[in-house]
Amino acid sequence: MTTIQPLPTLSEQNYIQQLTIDCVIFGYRDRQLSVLVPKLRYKGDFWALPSWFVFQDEDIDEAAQRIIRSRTGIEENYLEQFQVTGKANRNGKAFLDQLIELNSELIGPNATISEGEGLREYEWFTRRFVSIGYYALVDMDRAIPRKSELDQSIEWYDIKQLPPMIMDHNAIVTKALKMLRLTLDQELNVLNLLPETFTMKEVQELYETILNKPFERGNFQKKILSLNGLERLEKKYTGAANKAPYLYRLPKPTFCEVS
Amino acid sequence: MTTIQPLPTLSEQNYIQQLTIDCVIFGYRDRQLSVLVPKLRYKGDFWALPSWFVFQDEDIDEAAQRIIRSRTGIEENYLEQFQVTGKANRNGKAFLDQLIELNSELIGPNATISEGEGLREYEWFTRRFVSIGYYALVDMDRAIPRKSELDQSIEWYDIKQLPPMIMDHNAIVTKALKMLRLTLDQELNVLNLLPETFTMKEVQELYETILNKPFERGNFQKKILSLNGLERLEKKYTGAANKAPYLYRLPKPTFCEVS
DNA sequence: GCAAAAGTGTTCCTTTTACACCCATGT
DNA sequence: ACATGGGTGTAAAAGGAACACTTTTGC
Repeated sequence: MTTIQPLPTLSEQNYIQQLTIDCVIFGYRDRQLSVLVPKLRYKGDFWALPSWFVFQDEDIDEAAQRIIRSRTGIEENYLEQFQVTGKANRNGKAFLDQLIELNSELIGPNATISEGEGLREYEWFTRRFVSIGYYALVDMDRAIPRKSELDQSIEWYDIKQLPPMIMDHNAIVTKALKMLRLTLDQELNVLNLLPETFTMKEVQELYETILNKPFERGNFQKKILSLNGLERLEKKYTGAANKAPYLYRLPKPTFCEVS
Repeated sequence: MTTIQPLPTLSEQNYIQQLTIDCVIFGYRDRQLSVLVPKLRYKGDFWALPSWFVFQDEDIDEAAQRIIRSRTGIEENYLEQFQVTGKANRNGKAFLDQLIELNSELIGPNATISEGEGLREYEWFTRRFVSIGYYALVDMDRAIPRKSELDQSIEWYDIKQLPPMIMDHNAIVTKALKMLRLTLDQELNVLNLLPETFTMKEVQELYETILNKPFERGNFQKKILSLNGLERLEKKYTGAANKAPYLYRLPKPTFCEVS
């Protein structure tokens, strides 16, 4: 069993204070939309969205990219900024107090939190935070979930069965899903959730999963193709006793736009 | 002629640092969409969107409401958060250096900026800023433009003839207009730009102005009424030699939603 | 009555939906 | 050949655009 290490030093102020980036990392496989959620390694069941501060010399888009990269191992991810929450009473105090109460070894002679640098960090963490929400669409086959040093585990959770997360993180996921749905009609960005090549059937299943409603096969194919956003490749021979479907791919990977 | 006063003391840190709210206040009259833009009272032509910091105990929506209230005199405004810009190199240094160069009286024995408290404020203002953009839709008849103590003037400018503003403020207006256009199809929120009661023709002219394209009269009326968001009142007799149009109004004023 | 503008109705066309048909594939 | 599933075509339905008709108002 590993010993619990102190929290990283934050009060150095190489970060923008009171501003966090919270990331909803979406993945998809077999008609199931998932979110990558780490569980903190402290006692008590604390789940929290991948989240961190923004370096002073870093664009906010870059910061989101960095956070998502560190958890998935994927260098460049498709991501989208979707909301800012900034209620005055939005802080990590309730969560941190509960964490400390359940983890008494954090207090005492080798305390991280009770004195000196630790106190300053406690103050840093319990101030009111403004949070910029980003969601990412990643290929679950390429993503290799990585724990941070604060995590006990990190796992894909079906979006319909998410664990209870700290603060307002469950609500953030709900809003992210809502915004993802809003953009589905016009853009093919959502295909970043699929492997590089895919069949039209897989696209349809993805859409049906996200919007939670069925589509008519023929019409769906025509609608997607009419967007002229897909490249048709060779056929995919699966060995099944039926006509082989074409494979498609997005011509170029699309990443976060600078607005 | 008034003497130039020192900038308000900001370094007290009763505000969230490095985070600003920038507001695009839209007004409308006679087929013209306008934005309320103050001009700073320093030498040199500096225009800047109404903008300020967020108090530590204040929701970001409230902060936007406060900024817009202080410039329009209207207590509750319809507003919408539309983007966050957070490039690492986004700061007010270029602007502030230019302002100081043109306003030498700010430097010297009674300097605001060159020493003591002033230096700290200079540092405060020239750090990198993350900006949350809000746009407001106000009734130009009710709004009474109010200068802040930093302003020489504040005026409505036709959105097609905006003055050059500091930093990226012109780009922020462009994005605000883009987002406003996106929401037009589904919602009637844009009617907050009109007086409390209005005719269908005025609604149509408003839509045509914002989207910069004509609509067919009959179809437009049917489309707007089909949204079931308007209350039909008595007729409006103008004295003109034609049928009197109905007056309409939004049933309840709608303000910024808490998301 | 007449001109002007508002409210509503009618027709036509485009888009969407539902369904059918044919084709490829492996047993 | 046949069952299975993919690609495309076609007809019906719905929605939107263009236009016409009628009503109201003041001169």
